Amino acid sequence: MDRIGERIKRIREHKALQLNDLAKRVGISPSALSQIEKAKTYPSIVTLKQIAENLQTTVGELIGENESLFNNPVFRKEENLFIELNDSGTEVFIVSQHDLSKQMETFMLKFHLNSDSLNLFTHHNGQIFGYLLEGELQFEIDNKSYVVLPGDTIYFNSKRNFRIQNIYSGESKLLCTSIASK
Amino acid sequence: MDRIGERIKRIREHKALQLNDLAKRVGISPSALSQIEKAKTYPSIVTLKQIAENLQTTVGELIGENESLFNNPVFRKEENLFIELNDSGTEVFIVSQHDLSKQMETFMLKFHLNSDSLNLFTHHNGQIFGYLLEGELQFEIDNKSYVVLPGDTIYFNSKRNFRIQNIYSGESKLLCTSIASK
DNA sequence: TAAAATTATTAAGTGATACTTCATTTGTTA
DNA sequence: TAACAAATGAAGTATCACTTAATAATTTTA
Repeated sequence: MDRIGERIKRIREHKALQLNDLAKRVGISPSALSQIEKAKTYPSIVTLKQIAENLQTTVGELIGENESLFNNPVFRKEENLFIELNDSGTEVFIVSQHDLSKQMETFMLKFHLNSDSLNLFTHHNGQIFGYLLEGELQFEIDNKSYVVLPGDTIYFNSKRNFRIQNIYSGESKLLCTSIASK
Repeated sequence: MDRIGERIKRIREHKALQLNDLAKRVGISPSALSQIEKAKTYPSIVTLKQIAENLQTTVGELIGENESLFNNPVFRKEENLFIELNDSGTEVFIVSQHDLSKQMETFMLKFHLNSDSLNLFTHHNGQIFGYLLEGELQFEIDNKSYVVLPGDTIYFNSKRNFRIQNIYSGESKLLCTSIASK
């Protein structure tokens, strides 16, 4: 968090942008930008967004959220990254960084009580493997129905028509790995 | 940007967390959090970071930077996402979202003047294809040297020892696609 | 090398606004 | 209906992001 300014300066200089120019584009005084780069103050969120856009990067990058992306092979349970909240109340968590070195994508699906997911994975073309950690799920794939219990696994093509219902009296957790196909 | 509060509330409620609880954990008054959720104010960056951590998500997510991740097939040139600034001054840009539906990862490498990249891709195990858009690069792969000119392509295994030097009197741009191997 | 010009930093002050306090409302349960 | 819990609103405060203006550092020009 205290290295925001450092990153801004590094990228700005690498782009051969002067402090004045960037400040003008962002809409603050050069002095203000200098203070931000020197970590005398934090920018407001609005300002930080402007800076990110003008440096063709993201707020997340400037804050340092992707820092470990290329370094850390270990990904702690507590670091699980919430990325999506589906319409039907399904949460998607990344359980290991989807960095350039990973062939498979790994994520955790949390189905809340009475969750009924119709449109999960419609964007995905490939294969998915799931291992049920908690709860009880009913899969409907091509009009056949399968009840999956903790410890069970399921392996299917993501392009098939399917539906997942949480038929457990609580939360169900499905650990998934996926690979896209040609 | 004006939907930060909305996202916070949505995730908080889905986690069955009360406003009071979250506020306490974050270290602000319930009222303050309410105002943030109702978009009466923006949180400070420090507060937003706290909120993100307590909701097991990221600032980027709350700001909505990943919004189009699963939706948009088109990725504009202007949207190119700066993700890394290598030690040797090589910039890495994402040129299409690395979302769950993409089998290949695509990125742009920008080599600045006199850039000499020794450790690029050491993290990557798989294959890389490159098409040189601008400039002139010298690849050294397994002690053999190849000069690549605009329009040329290069295809190699990422685990090999190699080195890329920008031997052009300006910036060189290499468009890359990659796939990880088993 | 000095002088000029450009760029970056610092100091001091101000204004916006993130946050607090406290009262009010809304919702829930008995 | 009361009684409680949870969320929201109003008003005021204090922090701190930002401005202005002067200074310092760096680069350019002659």
